[in-house]
Amino acid sequence: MEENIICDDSSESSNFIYDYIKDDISEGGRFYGKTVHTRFPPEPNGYLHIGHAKAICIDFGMAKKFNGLCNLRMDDTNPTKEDTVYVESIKEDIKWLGFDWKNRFYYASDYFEKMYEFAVCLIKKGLAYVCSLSAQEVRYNRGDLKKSAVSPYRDRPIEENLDLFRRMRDGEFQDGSMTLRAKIDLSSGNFNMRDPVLYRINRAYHHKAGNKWCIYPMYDYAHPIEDALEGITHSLCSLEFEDHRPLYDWVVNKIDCECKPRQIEFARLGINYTVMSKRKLRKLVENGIVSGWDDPRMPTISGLRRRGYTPQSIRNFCDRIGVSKVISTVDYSFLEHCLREDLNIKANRAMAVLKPLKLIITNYPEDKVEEFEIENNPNDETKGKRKITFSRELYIEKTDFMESPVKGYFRLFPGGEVRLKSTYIVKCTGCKKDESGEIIEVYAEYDKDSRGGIASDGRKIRGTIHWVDSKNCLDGEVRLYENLFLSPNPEVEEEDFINNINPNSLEILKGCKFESTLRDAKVLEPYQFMRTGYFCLDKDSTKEKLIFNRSVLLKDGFKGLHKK
RNA sequence: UGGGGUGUAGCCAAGCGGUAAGGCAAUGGACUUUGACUCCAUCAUUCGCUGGUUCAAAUCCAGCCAUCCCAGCCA
Repeated sequence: MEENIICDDSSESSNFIYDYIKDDISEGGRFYGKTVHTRFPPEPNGYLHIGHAKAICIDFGMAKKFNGLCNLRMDDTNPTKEDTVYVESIKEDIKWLGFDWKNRFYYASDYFEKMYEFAVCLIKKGLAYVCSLSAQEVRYNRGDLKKSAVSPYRDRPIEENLDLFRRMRDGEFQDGSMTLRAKIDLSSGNFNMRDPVLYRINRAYHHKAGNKWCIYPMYDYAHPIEDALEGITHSLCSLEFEDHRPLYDWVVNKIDCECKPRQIEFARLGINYTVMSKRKLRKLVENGIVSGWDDPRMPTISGLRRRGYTPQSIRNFCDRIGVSKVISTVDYSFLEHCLREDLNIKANRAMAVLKPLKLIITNYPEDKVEEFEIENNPNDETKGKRKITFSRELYIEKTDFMESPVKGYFRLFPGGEVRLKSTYIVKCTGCKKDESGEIIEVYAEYDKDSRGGIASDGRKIRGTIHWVDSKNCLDGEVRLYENLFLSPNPEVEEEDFINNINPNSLEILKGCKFESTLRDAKVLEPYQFMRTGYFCLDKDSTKEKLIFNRSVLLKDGFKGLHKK
């Protein structure tokens, strides 16, 4: 069997789709003896987001679990919305996520000729007719919940239908003047079965097929054919297509194709404090609320990637949220958890001071410089060590000093002792303020006998803080992100969802101090800035000015202070 | 009100007639040269509601309630 997925497949969890497929390939099942074959069929009209990642994990993941195959197919049946730039971004994102469709990359548009032939067959069987009603008239005829009317063209003779349909294709009629409709059931409670449109006339340039066609198949007609032609056994899609299944089955059963795929629907992903609909995401980009589709605050794959999310963390997330038919909204904190879990293993530690405050070790010689070795990952010694310098003047975090400490505070305060990570224990002797009362310098004396951070008399030091050597550090910027929206469910808010933007969703900190080893940081390479969070270098970064994105905060067990 | 779905903890989610898994969040504690990580503990006498069947029901049956989707020549 061909191996079609590069990534791991750790999850053994089963779900209702797994159960259906298992039944289908068991003895007596509709696909007994067949290879499980799925597909991921995006329309190339936008960028992929985390909701698509869920679908990708399900489509490729199910195939993997059954040792089957998964195709990638561009569902490009509506040329007015589609573009090749999306095709490329979709492929890039899926690859980055860790999935491989091998040589099975297809376009729905490659099947247009075949679809046309099937349509001719349907007409010949008396199952489809050319309807000359306008869109408005069709809508009116289709009726409402209670009643509907018949199209006056429903009983057009087969020969006439054949002739008209050929001429539709040949471009003899205006856009919108005619459609090909399936003859099914105008009294059905399911609107999709009330003689659905199969083809419309639309003179639009197609990104792949060019100007070859002026009629295009509708999703409901095209999709089952695409699946059948590719030998798909299980066509997995989201819940809103449940009502379309009878039509899907109708098409599959009326066309002359051996493969009869089964459509199974699952609930799409919702995450709180963000939006997932393409329309809303587009609006954020077009209104300049975010910098682009890959703004680190966006739930797009490219945004998450730039933010510092790893493919593994996203796959883990998708595996763990499960698959069901319950419309649900997953807590954002769960996504964050999956990232931290992965980064805790992968990210090297580094020290960076986001909001610097000068700390002067008054009893440390002015010209002295010492070198210390620090482990890159305390939980994994195979990650090795790095060397950093220590001298008289350092930077520490503003939040690591309090002139009058709050209850439970065990960082620096006058008279208090703290350990400077991996170096010395220091005792605070005071601080200096400017005329406005703001603390500008903190003074301390170091314990000469505590090199490495261990007290020679064995006394316990509760607090350890990070620091950066002022003589040997890098300057730069850090971008902190919060939820894009203030309310938990901006998806349900319509036009005004934009008024709900969190004004603090992006905070830019300038004048940050980084340890010198960060000079070699590479874009997207993850770091844990000790005690502050996980970060990665942004693509906007330059040698002269480093720019780091905060991917996610570290958990903070201290309730006495607001985190920032 | 026609048709199709879905209701198990704050959020996901197992469960498929034998007495409510797991994860996230939260809380308490141990450990700690990251208030991180790790570890340990607590967290649904009850499964939308009401009846019924059964020795036994989240699981089967009936009725009700809530909620989502559908009337594009979008996907």
